[in-house]
Amino acid sequence: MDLINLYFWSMEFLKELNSNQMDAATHVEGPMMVIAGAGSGKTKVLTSRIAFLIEKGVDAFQILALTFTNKAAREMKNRIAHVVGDAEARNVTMGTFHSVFARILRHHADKLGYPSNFTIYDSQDSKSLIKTIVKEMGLDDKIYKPGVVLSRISSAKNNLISAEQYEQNTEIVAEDRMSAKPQLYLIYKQYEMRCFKASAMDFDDLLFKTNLLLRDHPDVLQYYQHRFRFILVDEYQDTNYSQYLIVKKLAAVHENLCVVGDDAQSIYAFRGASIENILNFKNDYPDFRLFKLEQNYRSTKNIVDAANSVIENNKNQIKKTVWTQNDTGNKIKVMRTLTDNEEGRWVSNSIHDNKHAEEIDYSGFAILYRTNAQSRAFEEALRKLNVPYKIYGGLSFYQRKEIKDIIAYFRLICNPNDEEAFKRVINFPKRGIGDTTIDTLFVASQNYQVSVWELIEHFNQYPVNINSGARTKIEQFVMMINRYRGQLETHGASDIAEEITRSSGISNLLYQDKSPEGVARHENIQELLAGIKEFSMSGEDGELRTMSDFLLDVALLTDVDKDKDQDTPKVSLMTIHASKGLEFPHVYIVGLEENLFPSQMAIHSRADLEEERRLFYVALTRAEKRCTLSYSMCRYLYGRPATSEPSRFIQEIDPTFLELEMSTPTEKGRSLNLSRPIIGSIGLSSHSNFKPTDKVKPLNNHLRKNEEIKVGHVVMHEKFGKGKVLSFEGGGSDKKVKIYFTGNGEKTLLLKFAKLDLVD
DNA sequence: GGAGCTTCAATTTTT
DNA sequence: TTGAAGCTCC
Repeated sequence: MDLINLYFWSMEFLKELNSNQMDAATHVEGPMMVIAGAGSGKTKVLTSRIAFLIEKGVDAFQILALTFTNKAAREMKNRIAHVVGDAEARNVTMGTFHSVFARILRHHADKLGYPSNFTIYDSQDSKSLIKTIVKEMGLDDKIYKPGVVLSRISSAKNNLISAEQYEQNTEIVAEDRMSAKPQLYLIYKQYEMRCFKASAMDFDDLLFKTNLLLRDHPDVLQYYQHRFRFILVDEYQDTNYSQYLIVKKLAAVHENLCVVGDDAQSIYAFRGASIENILNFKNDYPDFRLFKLEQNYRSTKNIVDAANSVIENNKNQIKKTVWTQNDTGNKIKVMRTLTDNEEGRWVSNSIHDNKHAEEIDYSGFAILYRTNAQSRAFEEALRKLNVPYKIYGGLSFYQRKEIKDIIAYFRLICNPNDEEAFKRVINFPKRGIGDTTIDTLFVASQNYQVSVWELIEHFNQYPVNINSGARTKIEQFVMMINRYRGQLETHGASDIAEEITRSSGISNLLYQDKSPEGVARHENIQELLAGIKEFSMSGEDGELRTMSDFLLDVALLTDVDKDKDQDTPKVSLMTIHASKGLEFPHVYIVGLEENLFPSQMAIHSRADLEEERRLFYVALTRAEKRCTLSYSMCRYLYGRPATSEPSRFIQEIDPTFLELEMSTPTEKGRSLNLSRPIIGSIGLSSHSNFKPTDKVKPLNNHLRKNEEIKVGHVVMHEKFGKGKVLSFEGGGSDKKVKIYFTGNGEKTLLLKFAKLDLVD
């Protein structure tokens, strides 16, 4: 025992672990599960364990670590590199399920009848294809909405139900008939066929087809079973059946499987993730070792206890007690505002104030919301205060039209069968090949049972009724693409990218557009080209990486993973989903209103509601020092104002951890009687004098807010009305402000007494 | 074939 | 409010 201890202690990195973490990190052989509460050092354990294995002599090539995001993978790799060195760390196979298996699929694509440079369709491509199919089948696209159809197909694939099995599954078909979509199985079939014909896989295929590969090719399965002697899975609660089965198969020989997760943080059930994977672990591996990490190192006592009090409301959960030794800290502040815009201003002001009061930089703040659409009010308010911010998610860089257009060229030259890429570029930039012509081409390609590319590349073999003008233009297009294709062998990705941008006319097109958007688009393209350059030179041993390497990377990259421009500290704005795994000293959880959070879609079933609650739990546990909740009584929806009620989740927090504040002028400074139910005191009952159309911006602390007022701002004064700020005089407590009031003329006011409100 | 206009629907989360 | 889709006119 002493010897073993001595051995462990020779590894510096293990000294940072507490005894539970240590036990988990140094457990070597056999299946194990780590149930890790929020902020309990889960990543630390995972990385320590990998480092430990390597230090102990396990070949890094034999370790497979699967994460949920690219960012998590990168972070872990860095941490491991820190301990065992860069060279060794690089040999660990580490990445998201999608990226790791996309690479493996590329290796063995021929076994599935795919070329190795198959395209990965993103959800936009998938939806676009479904739309085409629905149209071709003459179905009503109001009933067969692409998004709905796709999610149906997606969940089938995640449960390993092929198009044929789907058709034969009476239960599923009955469901579709009930929802007035009896033809769905046909769409699925056709969708599969079209993807295959286009040499394309969608996101779910990457996992689905990996399962097929491992199922139908024992040699491949065996190879990877022996190759990956140690398998680690992060965020196990978010894995779906398809992922579960891949892991189970790969781990079947050595059973050195380590899964780490927290059922309380499962927030992707809507996408097919099943907590059952955690609950069933003991059935698959009866002799598994269970480790529980319950000590939270991240948050204050108040935050941990508040989060615990919320999650207790869920019936379906694994019992555990998350606790902390950290300070009690501040109570969780709850803020009510009248409108969503006011919510934005209040939160922004609060961030601004706290930043100066606590002397921490803006990167210590995060605003978390349920839906991306909520970001606008905060963006506007932050911009007004000159507070730097960064929005994560939303429309990512790679989803911008101009970027997708260029990437479509790359895709098409790597894989000319890629139908979706073809549709994007055949007439972009405009080259006079219109919709009528394109439709004709697609119909013909269906008739001849060939891809559109095959059809137009060998026009003389497939008679098509197209006028000679269009025909010439198409032939020119084919020649151009083929010219690029010829360069694939001889040129690096970055050279080709530049050539395409220039000679296709895209660069010129955007360059001529001098509008701010046009300039931004042009800059985006430049950034993309720079990115490709960097990418193509980042290969190992100085080897140039190819265009299709780049495409694989890009297809699986999301904005959350992209961390550039870190020089200026910025407030982070993101959805709660995107915030998972992150932590911030100050967290603002906003829009805590019924029908928004919990979402309207989720309030009808217990399972959905519990997922929303877990989502709230995730949000709360992102906070280290301070957590602030806010909700608004009126919010613009579809451009119209609508009233809203405070979220039930606020009530679910034990009120001893809460501090309530509201910004309504009538109730300013009023402290809440906590002995009364919260809804009774801040909810709709006190809401009688509220008019949804009120566009006022009441502020309860003018002394503080006045600091935000700048020259040029339009302000509202109680007595003098609306006015424009002309200048400031003096400083400190005697600071004066000169304002021109409409109707009342110029006035000089002592700032500390003036009750001024900013007006939009 | 394409530009510009009107109409209409849509907002949950993402690899 | 925004964006896509459909329609009209050149």
